[in-house]
Amino acid sequence: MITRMSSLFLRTLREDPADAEVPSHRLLARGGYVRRVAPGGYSWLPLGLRVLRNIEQIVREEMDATGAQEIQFPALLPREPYEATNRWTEYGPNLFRLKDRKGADYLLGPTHEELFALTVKGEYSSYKDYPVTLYQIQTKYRDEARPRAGILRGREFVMKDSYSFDLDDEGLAASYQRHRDAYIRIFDRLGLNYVIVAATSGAMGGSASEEFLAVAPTGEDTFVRSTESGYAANVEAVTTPAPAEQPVDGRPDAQVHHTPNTPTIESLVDFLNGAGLGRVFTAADTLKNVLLKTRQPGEQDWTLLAVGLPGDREVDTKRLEAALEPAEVAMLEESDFARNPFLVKGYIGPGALLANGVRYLVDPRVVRGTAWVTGADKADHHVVDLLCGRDFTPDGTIEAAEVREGDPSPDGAGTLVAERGIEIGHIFQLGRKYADAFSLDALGPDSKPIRITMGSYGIGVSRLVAVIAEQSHDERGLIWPRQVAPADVHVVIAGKDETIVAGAEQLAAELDAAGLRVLLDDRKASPGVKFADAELVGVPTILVVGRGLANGVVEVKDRATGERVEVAVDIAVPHLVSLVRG
RNA sequence: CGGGGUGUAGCGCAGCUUGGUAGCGCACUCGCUUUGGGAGCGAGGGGCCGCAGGUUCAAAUCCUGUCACCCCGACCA
Repeated sequence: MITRMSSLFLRTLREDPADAEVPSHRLLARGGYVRRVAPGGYSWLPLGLRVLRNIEQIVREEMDATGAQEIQFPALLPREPYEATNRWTEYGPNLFRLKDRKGADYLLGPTHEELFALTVKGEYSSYKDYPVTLYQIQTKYRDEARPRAGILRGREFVMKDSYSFDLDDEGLAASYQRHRDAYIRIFDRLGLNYVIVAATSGAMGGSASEEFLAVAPTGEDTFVRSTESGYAANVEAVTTPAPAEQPVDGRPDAQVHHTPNTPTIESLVDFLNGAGLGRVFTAADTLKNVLLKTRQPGEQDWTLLAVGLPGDREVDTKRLEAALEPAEVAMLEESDFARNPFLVKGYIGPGALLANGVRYLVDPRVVRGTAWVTGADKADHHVVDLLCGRDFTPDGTIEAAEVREGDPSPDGAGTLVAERGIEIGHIFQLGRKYADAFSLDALGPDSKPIRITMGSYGIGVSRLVAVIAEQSHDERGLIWPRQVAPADVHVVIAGKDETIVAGAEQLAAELDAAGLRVLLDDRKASPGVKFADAELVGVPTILVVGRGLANGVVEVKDRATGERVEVAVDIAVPHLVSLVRG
């Protein structure tokens, strides 16, 4: 196919749109791929739609290859199925809700577990029908609190979501693995730099879940990876290796010290080091006890919870909440302290907590035999050499402390470094939550019902357009991988001379005949404009037909490397075909 | 939801302090010249200055209110 730029619906912008910050947003807007219509809503112009469709096609091919079958649901959905799973309310403000003229409730689908489960229930009833996997590539709607970064986080986006239906856990595990393998093939074909990280299993509890994160400094998700092994994980999922336990016998007794004017960990450490105790203390020797309250879903009352962690670490709210999910977590207010006078603010120690029945969870670094400086439950007093396992025994451990670069990797190899990523895929062993909600059963060989178990697997298809742009661009513009590029060859007519125009037209026709997709810049613009636009648009191979034609040569330029080679006109077509097919 | 910022031509911006004819660059139209790195000259078209009140002889500009959008954070695939 030949696409003529003289008639292509395309206008490139010389300047960045004022609202575009991240590279993908800037370049996709400047290159005429997308246009903003509303916060978090973008139009796909011809070039952008081609890239989107190319990505869709790769996803579709690999999904089909796993045996999954494509279907499509409406985006506009009735309330009832979501009422049955409680998600009409549970999904919260992120759900787009609307009413029809009769006042009936509808929603715009944010994800489609309910519909898939109901559809399978409607069609299948025998164990002989299973397993089955269905998927769709469809527009999803989420009323994001803050859409941002162009099409990286929109309120309307294209997602591939698939769902596996199996008779037993082994089947689910196999379906999960099939998806995992397919996702690896998809993201490899797209040429992405990505990692697979362990995700927190969340409210579903215990089921396997992994995220595919494209590595990009503009990413919203922080993950850590080991400097030496292949270990990578979401910050929420990082486990802290526990140090070896130490003997308790023969250790110095705990001693209470008067420590005036030591409201912070820093001032406490300074005070201790000036107190002539014969050794040097650091913040890591102190045990900071943070008071929280938690509330289980559906309950009215809050329960106190104390978290003890080394004084040199802050609480990481995300990790804390992930560790306590599905319970709500909140900091204590003044009134809570007033109600519990045994809590001496700033001097809380394990003693008062345990004596008053407050659940006390500690960082995994707090193991038997470790000695700590901590609050003495009395204003202006701290206790030194409080020994875990001798002087206090916590109720358990919790992953609530911040993870820092340089921390040891949980797999024992190397240390951790933090990086940013963009979530491009998520695979999840859902289990029976939705099957239970709709009584999705198959009749087994013994005529007894078997409750179906499900997996759900998503890929952010439209987001991938932006992710590829994030990972593949330079200061001049986009650089598409061949597999998704809007064309195979961008032919620039550099000159108005009739023989040049005719020669370029001829080459374009031959390339088209050879089965390549050609973008032909036949506009009456100056060569400089055309070169700049070609680099902005980012087709991987640029063919310049210009003054060299008089000597029988044209110029083939590689967009990614900038390398230019002169090629004889008569072998230009086979040369380009081998480049593109190669 | 907290913090910061911005609304003036399709896009990017100045003008606002100190009220008085709405401007610049890009893009667009026409003519001539130009054609290997975002051309030159000339002539044009395009505006509810976010919206609503108020002050004033007079408001893009001052006052009040309101709406929208963007960025950072919180939250969220």
